[in-house]
Amino acid sequence: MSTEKGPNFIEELIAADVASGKHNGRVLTRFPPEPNGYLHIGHAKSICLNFGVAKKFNGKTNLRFDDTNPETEETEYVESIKADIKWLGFDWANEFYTSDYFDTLFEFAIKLIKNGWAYVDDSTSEQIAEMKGTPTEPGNESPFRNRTIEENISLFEKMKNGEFKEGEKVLRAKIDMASPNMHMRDPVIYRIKHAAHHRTGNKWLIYPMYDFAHGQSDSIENITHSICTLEFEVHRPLYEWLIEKLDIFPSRQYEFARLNLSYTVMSKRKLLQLVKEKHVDGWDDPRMPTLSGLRRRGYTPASIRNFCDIIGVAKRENVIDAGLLEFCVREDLNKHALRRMVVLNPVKLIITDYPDGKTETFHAENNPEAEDKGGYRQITFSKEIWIEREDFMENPPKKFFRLAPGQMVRLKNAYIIKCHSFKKDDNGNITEIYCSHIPESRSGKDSSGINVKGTLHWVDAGNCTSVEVRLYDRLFRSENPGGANDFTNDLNPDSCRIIHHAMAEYALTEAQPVEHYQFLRLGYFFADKNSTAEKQIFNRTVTLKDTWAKELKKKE
RNA sequence: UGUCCGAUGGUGUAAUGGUAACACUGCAGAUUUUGGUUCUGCCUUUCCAGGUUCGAAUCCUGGUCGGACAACCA
Repeated sequence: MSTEKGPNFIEELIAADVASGKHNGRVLTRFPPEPNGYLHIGHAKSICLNFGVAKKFNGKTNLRFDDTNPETEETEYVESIKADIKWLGFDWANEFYTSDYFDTLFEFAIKLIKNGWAYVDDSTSEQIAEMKGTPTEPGNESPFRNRTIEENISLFEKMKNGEFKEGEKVLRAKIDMASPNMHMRDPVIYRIKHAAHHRTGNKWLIYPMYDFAHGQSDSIENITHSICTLEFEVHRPLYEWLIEKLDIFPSRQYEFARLNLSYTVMSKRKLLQLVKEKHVDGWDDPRMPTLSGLRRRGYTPASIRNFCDIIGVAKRENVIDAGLLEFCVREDLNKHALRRMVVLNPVKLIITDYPDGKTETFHAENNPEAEDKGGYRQITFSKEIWIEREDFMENPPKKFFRLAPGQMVRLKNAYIIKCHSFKKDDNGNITEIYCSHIPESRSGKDSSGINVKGTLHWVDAGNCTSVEVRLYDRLFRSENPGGANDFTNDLNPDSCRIIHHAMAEYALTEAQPVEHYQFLRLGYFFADKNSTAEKQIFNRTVTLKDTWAKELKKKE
């Protein structure tokens, strides 16, 4: 249910540009991931924004891999990124790579040198850092700053031809070492890297820096609105300086605040660490905030798009409550998930007044929210059933609307039953519960006139299947994992609980891997990628809202 | 002790000089063969101080607080 929302500030800016006839009203955005990691929910915000505004103004969006650092970038990441964007539901107009522009970028650098706006510096990176000054003190000019144009061109060509070692020389823009903006203090724009690139192989021995690649690529593609996150705000003067000096298409950069989510980490460095140190089972572990993890967990593209819509776009730092993402997926799944009954922690319940060997078949709706109830499935009922252990209490507290000696409950889609006794083993564990049933209370034909407060899910012991269920919880137990300390200290030790043998109604044996299920009263579940017909595995996407659990917590 | 950016309920986001609202959360209730869903109601908001104005969340000035920036990363 995406309620109509007013335009965000980016959309307002674009609307003004379109109205004024800028670029003849043309709108072209781009999504520029670096292929050095998997996409996460924070990228989803950017994807929805970039593709969303373009669509809104009849424009298009390019996908451009920002691959200027061959040491960290891999084709595996390119493929995963493309798959994730498609899964989210977006199509790009063109698939480009910054590396497509290496020749042009090289020419741009030559042009800068020829106009006296760039020079080759022999200083070490330490020396350059030292000469840079600090945010409060101006920097010092490099002794190599005033080489002749001819010398600079010759040196830069030699850098390109591999005549220098890595780190021996860099190309710097010649701007202003006293600028209050650190990025204007003669930024490095090309560095030597004798590394193989995932696309250009060994063709290049020098690679442009982000600042000399990103804006220029935007310009080459005639991007009208280059939307990025706040930390690039201080780069904007350089972005514009380069466009002006190079006299190329004037793309403009706009910044918005990145997404932060409570109870998770979002930086690629930290996510990579979780994978490498095996705190999780890969980038697509269902507890990861990556799009592939969320997908495996059972999140739907629609729920993520809706989430991105709801959180809005602004310039102030924000932390979104993880509960909002859960709300969004529940809202979507409630409408679409097929209902099934599964008992996670079973205890045997025997209907003592039900004939031995008798079996009845009931029809159960697949989805009460659907107009046609999503069709119906068959479930069987007999003398012995499994119910959830937590649904029975020997000495129940007030307002416990479940089973207890002398108490009545409805078995979903079946009869009302009344508990009259139970059996315990030597350790005091309940092993069997004995009930009688009200024959007139059969679901759909209830003439008993009895009203009960509680309804339990159950599974016919004689006709069920065993499945594995993985109960996922938040990966971190603190709202802001780590704070200033090591974030891995805040990992939630109970973030994955595996139930090896849950009892599921027979209909679940026909589960389709693409279907989302609601296990009644438990939550939403989705078949894991490793699930097979022989061994079905279901991941819990999210629990149902549980006001009873909340009630119990309050009493603690 | 620099430059830039920001500040609206618990969390987000609107209101674009004219009654501060929407969503989530929380609380209370109704309905319910899922303690789910749905529905109803309630709680809670303009960082501070001046100024302009008939009127300021909005404009101005000065503070305060928070964030970004000193990679041959992006």
